[in-house]
Amino acid sequence: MLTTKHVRDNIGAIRDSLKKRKSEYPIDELLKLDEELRGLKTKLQQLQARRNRESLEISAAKKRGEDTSGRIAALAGIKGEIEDLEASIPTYDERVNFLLWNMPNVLDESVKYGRDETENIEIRKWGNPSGKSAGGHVDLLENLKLIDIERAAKVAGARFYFLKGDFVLLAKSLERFALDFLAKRGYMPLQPPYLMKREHYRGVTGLGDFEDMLYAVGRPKESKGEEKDEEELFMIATSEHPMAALHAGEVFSAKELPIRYAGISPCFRREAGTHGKDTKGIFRVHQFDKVEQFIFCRQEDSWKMYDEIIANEEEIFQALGIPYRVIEMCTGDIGIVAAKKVDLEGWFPSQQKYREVTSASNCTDWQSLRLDIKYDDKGERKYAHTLNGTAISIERALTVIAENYANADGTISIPDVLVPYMGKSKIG
RNA sequence: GCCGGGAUCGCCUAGUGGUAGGGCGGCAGCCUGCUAAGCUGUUUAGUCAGAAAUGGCUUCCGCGAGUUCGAAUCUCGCUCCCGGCGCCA
Repeated sequence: MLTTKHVRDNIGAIRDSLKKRKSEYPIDELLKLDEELRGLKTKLQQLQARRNRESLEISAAKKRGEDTSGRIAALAGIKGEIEDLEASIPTYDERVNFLLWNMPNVLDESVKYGRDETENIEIRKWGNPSGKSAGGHVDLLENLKLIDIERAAKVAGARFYFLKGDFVLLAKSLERFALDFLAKRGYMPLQPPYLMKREHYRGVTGLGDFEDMLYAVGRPKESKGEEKDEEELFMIATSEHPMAALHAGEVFSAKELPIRYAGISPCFRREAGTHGKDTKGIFRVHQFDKVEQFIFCRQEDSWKMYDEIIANEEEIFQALGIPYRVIEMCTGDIGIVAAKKVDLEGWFPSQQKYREVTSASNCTDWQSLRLDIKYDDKGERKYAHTLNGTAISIERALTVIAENYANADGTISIPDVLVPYMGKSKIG
């Protein structure tokens, strides 16, 4: 479990990382409250020790048939002191825990400082971006009757879509291609629950995401009288989240690791704070499908796994024949969970720009500390490292494929690797 | 949804108000010439002291309250699992 001991043991690295982020996280408040809290707990424990010792003496005396009423009365006083102390502890505990759970991860040393996404760093490019400025995916797809945005808006509101006809088959072909690709590399296909409890959700992502990213659902509990709380569940924003929680509270043996999963699920996102961005088409939507890589591994292996996940992402886009570049996130765009993060950006001819199509993160022990995911390494309990990375974000991949494979006659060719799944080489 | 049974260390299990015990597995060590066995220790988390080895104390029997000098054990609420009935794509 995540405790302040972890913070005290790593305080140097934590301070350096917060400084680099220019974070306003109140680390000094946390340390001060923690010290006071530990003082109270020490006092409590001393009282408990006395209570336990004297209770035992009472037990022994009773067995000898002695009168113990005097001693029992004396212990009642200690009981009151213990109760008072116990009552004062939760106030501290609550604040300390709030701060702990929302403490940003320690960044990898290689992460560069930057204010926001404009200061991310390009580290690689692949393919030959097309110079031709084809129409955007919206016109292209609507002309072929492959998507229907207007009626989706009627039915569900903005940022929803109907996929139609061959485009549905292309979406399913992409999913199956990605699953097969990962299965060959030892990733177990996994279809998770699409709804998740708060107690696990708060261990996989930062607090801000609850408001900005997640849809919550609830239903009234059966109540016999007065109003009762609603049962609260969150719709998953990515299968990364239930996959991370999958092994919460478990202890692996070191031999079992790494464990690789290929999650497949719809993803639901509120996209709060993105008003006006990418409002057309299916590039940024409230619901999309995604095949996601997730790895639990030993601490010393996580950077090797990080490279593996990124290599998988690149190979998938190379197989699809989509030009891309790899962008390393700067401190201003990385968020609190990851220690290091990259995005793959695919080439969109209509915008003459690279746009995000996948992402990969090494979360080190941020999630496993909060979800209590450990492994036994020669008798020593260690926190596993977790990593996640997109294999294919379906709707975004559909847009970038449509634009790059659009023909002059308005049809769309199918990338060679998908033809066996589609059963045809052209749409339209 | 209803009725019944259950949840104890990584796994299995004993324990009906008075120091949570045993087995298996894991780890460390010892012993032994035979592919393995035996023996000893250790195997929830935290905290205090110490340079450290280590030692003290607290905590842990699904979760949360309550009763009690003292709760795995008694009471109430909740979660999940198993069996049966009902409902159901």
